[in-house]
Amino acid sequence: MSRGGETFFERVYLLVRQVPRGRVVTYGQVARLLGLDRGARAVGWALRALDAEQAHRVPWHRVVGHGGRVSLGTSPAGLEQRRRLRREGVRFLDGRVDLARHGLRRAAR
DNA sequence: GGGCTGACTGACG
DNA sequence: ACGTCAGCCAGCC
Repeated sequence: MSRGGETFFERVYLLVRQVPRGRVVTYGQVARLLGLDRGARAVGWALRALDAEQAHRVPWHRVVGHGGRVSLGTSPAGLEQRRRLRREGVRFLDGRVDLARHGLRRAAR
């Protein structure tokens, strides 16, 4: 489905590109912002479809799972995601992003 | 149109 | 707190 002549995937990319450095959003949040309360899975699908070039302009690493969990886990991509987030000053609590500080609806200190 | 897949989620045990 | 199970969704056969 598409609105404004763009696919859901493209809308996901446009929204994720607006996530500022040091801030993160969850798949569910992205889906909700796009009008799909339960489209979190589709959001993950969209990010997975990113090719190298797109990944360069879309801050995919700022999208995490519910509760600040890194969905990619221990995979190479998962480790890189954590590395990038840390480099932006994102704090982790027991392996999970501290959403209280970096999540949506909350200004980072 | 029908079935499968996956960077998700919330509910259970 | 952790593993499983079952819905949910868009895109691709």
